Amino acid sequence: MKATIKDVAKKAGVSLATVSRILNESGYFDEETGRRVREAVAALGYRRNVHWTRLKRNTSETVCFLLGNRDAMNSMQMRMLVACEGVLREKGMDVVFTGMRYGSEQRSAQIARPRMLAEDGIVDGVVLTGQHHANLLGVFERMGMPYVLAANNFTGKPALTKRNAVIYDDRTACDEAVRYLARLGHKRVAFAGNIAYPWFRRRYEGYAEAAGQLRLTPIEVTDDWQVNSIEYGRLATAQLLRHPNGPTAVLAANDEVAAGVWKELVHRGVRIPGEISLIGFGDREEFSILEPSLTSISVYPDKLGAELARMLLRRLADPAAEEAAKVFPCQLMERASCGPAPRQLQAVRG
Amino acid sequence: MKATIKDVAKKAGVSLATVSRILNESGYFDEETGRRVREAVAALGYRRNVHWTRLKRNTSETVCFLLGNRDAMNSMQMRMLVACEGVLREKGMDVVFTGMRYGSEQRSAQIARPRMLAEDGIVDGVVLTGQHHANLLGVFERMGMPYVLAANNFTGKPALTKRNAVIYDDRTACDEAVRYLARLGHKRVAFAGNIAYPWFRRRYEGYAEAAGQLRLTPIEVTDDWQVNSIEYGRLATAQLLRHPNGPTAVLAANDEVAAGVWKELVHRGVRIPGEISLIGFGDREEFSILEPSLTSISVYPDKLGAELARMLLRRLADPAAEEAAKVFPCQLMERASCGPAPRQLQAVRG
DNA sequence: CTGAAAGCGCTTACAG
DNA sequence: CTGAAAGCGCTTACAG
Repeated sequence: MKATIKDVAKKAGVSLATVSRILNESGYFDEETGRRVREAVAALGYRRNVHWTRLKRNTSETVCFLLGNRDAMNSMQMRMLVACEGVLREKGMDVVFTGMRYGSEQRSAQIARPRMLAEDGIVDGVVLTGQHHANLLGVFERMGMPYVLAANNFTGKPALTKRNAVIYDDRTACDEAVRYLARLGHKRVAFAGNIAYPWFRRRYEGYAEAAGQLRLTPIEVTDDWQVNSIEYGRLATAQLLRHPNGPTAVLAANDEVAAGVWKELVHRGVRIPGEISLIGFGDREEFSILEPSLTSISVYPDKLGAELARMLLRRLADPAAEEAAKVFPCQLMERASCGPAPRQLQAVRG
Repeated sequence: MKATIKDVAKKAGVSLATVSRILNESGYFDEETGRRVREAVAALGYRRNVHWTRLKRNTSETVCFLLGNRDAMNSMQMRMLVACEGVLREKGMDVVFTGMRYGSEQRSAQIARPRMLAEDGIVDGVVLTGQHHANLLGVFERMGMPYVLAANNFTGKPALTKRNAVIYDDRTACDEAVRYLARLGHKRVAFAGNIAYPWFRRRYEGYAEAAGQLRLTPIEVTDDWQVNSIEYGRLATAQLLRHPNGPTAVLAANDEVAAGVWKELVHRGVRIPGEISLIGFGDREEFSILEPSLTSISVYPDKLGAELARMLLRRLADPAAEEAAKVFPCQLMERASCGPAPRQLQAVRG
């Protein structure tokens, strides 16, 4: 079976204590004894038992990447996971992935958690991604589990996203996207997205602010339809095109909504960007297949993921030290789906 | 700090052994003593130290989901991961995710592995997904690490995929896809995909076999161009359209190639499926945004992932018992990108 | 410089 | 039915 320190001691003809000292390079020892012990270690293929280390140090050297209330990980979350893993692996830590669903109204004590988050010691800390609610934060506070939050899709009070969190500034990014469209000559700029979601509302606010300041004609579809984002984009587009004085550009709340808008425009033979320019949000790779290529807003998931890992590492080193949230800027990725505003009023379609 | 069994014993006024027996329900004990102990446990919030259990049982109750030689997980792999996790969680096991890159020509001993796969005891077994080579299997054999292989993107000898593996029958699926196109009246059916990849070659063979038996006119683009799959699809399409007697249907080696084909066709104004029908492979969600919706071949990643987990569980229970590979059928998902073959010969475009 | 012994948190024969 | 003791794999004062 697996060699233990005892086997090494016997083989090298020394005591357990000596082997331990030599392997840990703690205290004095004879170089000759050292050589003998290391030979025995090599011969037996001995390695310190991981569980023992973890038991002693009371850590698992493992961090949980928790995807909340989502069916699948999208490429943005995937990139965050990979970036997290990269940073943590350098410190010898592993990342375990798990998904979890819960309602925002459940009392903290009643939230059913995966075992790794219910039991003590399986993971040292948690990275919260996907969609989360305030009640889960309470669970972690109470059990003394350090966590760090990717806060953009958080539904609780904004105050809770001010510490131990990473957030990208979607509001400003949408403001800037509208200014970009205005520079291209667009006067009638639409927004499409269900603002019942706080994150879509923030993007809407950025849009509305810029549109107001630039005295553009805002045209909005922000209803709370119970459909998926792609379908939302289609329905929104149908409605926008019914408008007597329709938009020449659309800012979609995310890339999926943009894909729906795109589908409907293509379906109706509306040219992009000839007749309508389109901007998405998220810059997710999945949508790189759209033709023309979609102008979108990147949130730099690699940076977010790496910072999340570093922030958690700092909390693990000193659990008391809470940290202010880090805000990351986004970046408009200009591609082919935006162009100059068409000169003359176009015929209404629909 | 955290309560230990000692604290419980003191609080309940009994010995360690008694507490242990009662908590494990092993041996006889007085019901009254049992109540006192359980009260103490509740009062102190005592829970058995996970690391101790793992040390004793010499397991980690953790399985590694290893994505080989890929930058990101696609939705197929994601679904496999989630399905794996579901099955394993029921057994109280966790899934840790990691990515890893290595060359097929490296000697087993020289492959650099993440710590969780280099050290003993961190994970109990490995699920291999993504793209893998034979040399890594050797590493796991040598260290006695049970593994299970999602074998479709394996580059080594096919014999190595005959045990402890799960594989979907892409060959037959492509054969059937061609027959489906033939039933729609297509006589000139093309295949697009780089057959330097063994998995694309298998799909090509299925295509070629059916085309031969049905006496269709095969038109193939199988060159080893060093470009990504989407670009491959575009280039292949450009070439197919240059053909004096071009295809009326295209079977793409995977959904990404199909997306490239689709892009190029749309770009050139070729109607799908009016002029050319198109079939992808993989049925990945990312491509559901294509318009018209893409007919594709589903590989049922949920089933694959669950079976992978179950197979690994069986190996963990009895490491000696190697199992024959499980072959899963695929399923053609008929959607809007295929239609009847156009009646008359169409003008050559390009 | 090295070993015997106690200890970490828990279980399990073995006495009583 | 219950407790004292040995043991898991390892480290760390404490003697020598």
